[in-house]
Amino acid sequence: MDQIARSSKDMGQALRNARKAQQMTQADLATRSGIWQRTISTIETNAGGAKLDTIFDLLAALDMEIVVVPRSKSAPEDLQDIF
Amino acid sequence: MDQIARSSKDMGQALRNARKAQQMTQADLATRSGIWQRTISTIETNAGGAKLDTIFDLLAALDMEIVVVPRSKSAPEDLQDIF
DNA sequence: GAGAATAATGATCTTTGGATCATAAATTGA
DNA sequence: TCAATTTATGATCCAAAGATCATTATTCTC
Repeated sequence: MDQIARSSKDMGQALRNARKAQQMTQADLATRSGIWQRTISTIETNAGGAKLDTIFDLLAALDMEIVVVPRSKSAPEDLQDIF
Repeated sequence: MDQIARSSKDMGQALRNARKAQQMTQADLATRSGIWQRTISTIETNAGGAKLDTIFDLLAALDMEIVVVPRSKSAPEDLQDIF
């Protein structure tokens, strides 16, 4: 199940999914990434913006990376929001 | 050739590649995205950071999206930098 | 090589994200 | 249900990104 993202909201959701998949708490991720737990919460819940560098710090701690691709026909994973 | 990104630098390169593949100038992209040409230049050349929202504005204008995936074994496209 | 198109950059101001202190709220599990 | 864990959030300060004016430098193209 790939995590497609077209917005900061999608990205926050993808990060949360990845973190939970690895059974990490926000505090765990904070320790690993050097990013504050508060900031992680803000990003995951889309309660404010984020810097690109911060996102990459989190992705590195989660051992993830990003692929930039042409938009697929269907919407991101939260397509259900439309209905 | 997928554009893998593990850093802001990678992302800037990916954006530039996507823009050029669509034969757009920075000014064109600025008009389409609502982001200043100066900011686009800064991001593409990695001369300073970027906001996540700005990146998504640019991706939207380029009709691209992001996929968040586990890290592949080999490094991003600028692996040559290691040698 | 000249001229046009494109990209890079100087300076200032405003806005916002992250750091930092903390605690309150919500969720989970026994 | 109660305790423990986990997540969300209030307030302040600082650093940095984007907006905005622009001009200069670079890179194509003829």
